[in-house]
Amino acid sequence: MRKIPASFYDRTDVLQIARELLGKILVTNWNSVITSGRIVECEAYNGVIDKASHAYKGRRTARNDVMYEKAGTAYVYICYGIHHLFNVVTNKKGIPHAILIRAVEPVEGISEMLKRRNKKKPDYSITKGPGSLSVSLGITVRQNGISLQSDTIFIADDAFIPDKKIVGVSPRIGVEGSGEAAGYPYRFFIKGNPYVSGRIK
DNA sequence: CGACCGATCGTCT
DNA sequence: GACGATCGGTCGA
Repeated sequence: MRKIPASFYDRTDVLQIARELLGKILVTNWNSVITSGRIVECEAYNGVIDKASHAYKGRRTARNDVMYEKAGTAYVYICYGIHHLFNVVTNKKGIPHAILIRAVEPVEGISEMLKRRNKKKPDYSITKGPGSLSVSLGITVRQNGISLQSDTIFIADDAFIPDKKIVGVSPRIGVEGSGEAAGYPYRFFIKGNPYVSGRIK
C-alpha cells in the first residue's frame, strides 16, 4: 500500500483519472487516529468548459480558488450550508479540474467512523454520499488547499484494480441545472457496491 | 424501498 | 436575497 504520487493527478484527462481512482483508498490520519475507505464512486468536473463545474468559464472566487492549484491538492467546500464535500484537484496548476469523491467502502477505523456519525451499528449509509464520507473520515474545510502528499490525508494504492466489467458510468448527481452538461457521463462507480449513492448502481 | 421534504448557511448576484 | 456537486427523517405501499 503506497501513497499515490503527484504525477498520478498531474495529467490532462480528468475522466481517465476519475476512472482510475475507483478502488484506491482514501486515508485520513488525525493525531494517529486512522480511518480509510476504498473509493467506489466519484465524479469528474472538467474545468472551464463544464457548466456543472464551479470553475465554468474560468470563474474564480474565494471558494473555488483551490481548484486552480497544482494537481494533488484537496478541494473541500461546503454544500447546502452543512455538508463538506471532498474533491481532488487534477491537471496543471492554473487548470481547474477536479474530481468529487462521492462514496467509499470502509476499510479501517470503522468504530471511529461510528463515533463521528453518532451511530451504534455500521450500515451502508456510513460512507455513502460525499457529505457522509466526510463526516466519517473527519474531513472538513480545514483541509481545503492541503496537499495529498501529506501524511494526514492522502490516497493510497494497494494494487487492487476493479475489473472493467464492474465499472459503471452515468451522468453526475445533483447537477440537473447545468444544461447539456447535466447529461455528460462523468460519474464512475463500482456496479452493485452497496456504498454507492444515488439511484443508478 | 421509493418519494418527498425540511434543515441550514456560506457564497455569489 | 436566492440558491446549492446533500442528508436523514417520515410517510405510504
